[in-house]
Amino acid sequence: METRDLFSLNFSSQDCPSRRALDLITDKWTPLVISILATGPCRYMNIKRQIGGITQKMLTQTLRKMEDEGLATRTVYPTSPPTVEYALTPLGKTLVEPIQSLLDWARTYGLQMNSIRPLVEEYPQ
Amino acid sequence: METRDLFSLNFSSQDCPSRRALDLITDKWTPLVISILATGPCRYMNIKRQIGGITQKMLTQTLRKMEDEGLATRTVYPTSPPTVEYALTPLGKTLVEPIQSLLDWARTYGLQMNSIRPLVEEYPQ
DNA sequence: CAGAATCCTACCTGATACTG
DNA sequence: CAGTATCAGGTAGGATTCTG
Repeated sequence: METRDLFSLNFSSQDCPSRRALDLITDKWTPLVISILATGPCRYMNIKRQIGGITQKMLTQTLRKMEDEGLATRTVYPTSPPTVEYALTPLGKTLVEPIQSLLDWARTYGLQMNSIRPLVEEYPQ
Repeated sequence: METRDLFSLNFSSQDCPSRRALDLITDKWTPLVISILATGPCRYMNIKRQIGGITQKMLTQTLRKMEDEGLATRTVYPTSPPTVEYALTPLGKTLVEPIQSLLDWARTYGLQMNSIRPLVEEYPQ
């Protein structure tokens, strides 16, 4: 595998766009929210129910940030009680695949981490 | 694209292995360190030089955690001054591709985030 | 060179209460 | 339902100093 091209990211400058982008997507809740919105638009409470342990403050904050960064849209339907639906923007959708890769990894190898030493034979390459 | 399978990750339990794994790889520095070690074993100062803004405390802490989780190895050569080389374990190497996907995304779309609104026409699908 | 140890602060996060 | 507002704490992370 050729991994040299990784270095075209300039890790030396903390404020470069790539590092800022990385900060956002390595957020605690953003990847989970994106993976949920990946299946289609979703209401606030529906998202919250699917992510155990998140508070409404954190969910709202995460969604606002995603909105600000242009990753998600927020649509309010003037019903009573209010209905608010969130959806990924085209930019947000470009993140689905990288995030899915991470979640796939977590599902596959997550159990083997943390003091459970890897068995060399189990890994590809 | 079929994204339904994302939900086989149980987001409802905060302490599930997948969420723990996700916490690790969504760490601030871990992805950068992994991408550097992806090209081969590397010495402490060499890593530090390539990641602008990281303190030795944070680099050491990150490397220790990666060691504890079985993602990296630490080899001390009894020279003077000391030489310490870090390398990815087989488990750590399985993370290279997912992380590269994220870094590729950051490089491609990072500039378009944050108040720079996306132009719909620019995105695939 | 590769760290350990210490101090200190910002902010991330949770808990709780209130609202249109 | 989908928030906002406020308070309080814990810790991630930075700066500095010292060492084999």
